[in-house]
Amino acid sequence: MGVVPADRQRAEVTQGPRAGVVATRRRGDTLLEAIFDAVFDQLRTVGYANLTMDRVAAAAGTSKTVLYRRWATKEGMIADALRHRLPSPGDIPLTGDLRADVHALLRCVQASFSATRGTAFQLVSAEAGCGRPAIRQTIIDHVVEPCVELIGEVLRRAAERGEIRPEAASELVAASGPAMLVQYSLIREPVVPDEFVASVVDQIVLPLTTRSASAEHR
Amino acid sequence: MGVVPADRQRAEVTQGPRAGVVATRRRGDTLLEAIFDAVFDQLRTVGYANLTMDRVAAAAGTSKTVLYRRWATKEGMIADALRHRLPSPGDIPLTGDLRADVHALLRCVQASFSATRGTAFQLVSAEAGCGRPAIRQTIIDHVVEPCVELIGEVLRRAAERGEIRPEAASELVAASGPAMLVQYSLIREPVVPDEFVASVVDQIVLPLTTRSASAEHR
DNA sequence: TTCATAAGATACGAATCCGTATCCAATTCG
DNA sequence: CGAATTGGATACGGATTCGTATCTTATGAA
Repeated sequence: MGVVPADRQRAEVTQGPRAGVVATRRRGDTLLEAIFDAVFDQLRTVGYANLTMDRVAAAAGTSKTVLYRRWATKEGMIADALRHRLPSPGDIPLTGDLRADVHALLRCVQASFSATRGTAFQLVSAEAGCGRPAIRQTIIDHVVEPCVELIGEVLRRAAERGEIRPEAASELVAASGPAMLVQYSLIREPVVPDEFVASVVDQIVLPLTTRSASAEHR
Repeated sequence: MGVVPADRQRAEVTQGPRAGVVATRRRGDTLLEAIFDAVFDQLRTVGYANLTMDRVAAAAGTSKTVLYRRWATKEGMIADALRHRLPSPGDIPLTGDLRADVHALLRCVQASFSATRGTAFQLVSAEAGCGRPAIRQTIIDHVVEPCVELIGEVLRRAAERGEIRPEAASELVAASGPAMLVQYSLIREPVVPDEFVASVVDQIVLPLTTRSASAEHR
């Protein structure tokens, strides 16, 4: 369990009147970034179960005092790290092109994996038994449900335009893309490759929107 | 964190020559079942991160010595509990009826949730950073991959019979059903309802076997 | 330059957990 | 019935983590 302090991150060459002097301390956002980096690094290397305030402090090259000044609990700190790093589905520009929009939203789900070093869905069930699952809610509220809802909206508009069958504008179909990515991230590799995202769009989500070729299975 | 010892489980009325005498100790499989019950109960109530040998022993109404006689680690104990409780996809009789077989296999995935009190996929990422992820491999090897493979097999046979388009006999399509159930278990409720399984079969997997993305979306 | 603020270092007591050792005794089987 | 096996109880030392307190000092702004 090698904890590598981020010594190199602390020696910054400053600008301004004391230009050239190597700063020894970080402040504000710079420090926050280092702490969040350490959080995801620890999640990646030791997992949620073994992540401790002690270890995050060491990995960030700071002291526990600094962490406790900001957060009362490990869970609060992780939830903040997630809020800071997770992409915002609502920021995705939607164009009205069904394939492009579905693809863009799935890439947002994909981005939630890479932004958190592949640990996002590792954390969804981490807080079992916890009365207020802040981490779990952050992930679900911030990424999963908005993406499923936005995909649903994209499907509804496509149905209104007559591009897809009306029944395809369902929550099940909207959830199918994210479901494939979640499973891939959990079972295969934490970070989902671009090609997989594209094939989920083309071989799962879009086919579900087209009309039935036959009813022979019933 | 109320740990309720299973006192009631220990007073068994014995059969045989000492019939009627209330036994105070459990042995063999009876004891194992109690331990495994305690494991899943603890996973459900405090999560993997907070599950300890001390607590499992207390919840099972036994001593740590009994646990350490059988398992060197918490992970080994959990992996054994899973092997004992998880369903075996290979045991599912396949009939050649596409819908029935896909449904049966998805119900097997569903059973893995209920058999473990909804904790199966909570554990998939529990061992991040661990060199030999016994728990994760148990779940993936025991349920997920066999089910995806068997669904793939069912699809291939259906394609051979000319019931579905050949391109639908793909791993992506085979994985879509389990993906929907995994996501539901993680995001919604740990245990998947029957109706959801049925709608995944009818509204996701089966439609994927007959449809493809049409050219108009490009 | 001065001062307020926040970073960083360190120490500390309490609690928990782990893994082991030892012992007693319930249970089962020959 | 007696012996072997296994269940259960308990104690213990060591390690780790938590959360807090205290102090020094680097940093940035006025």
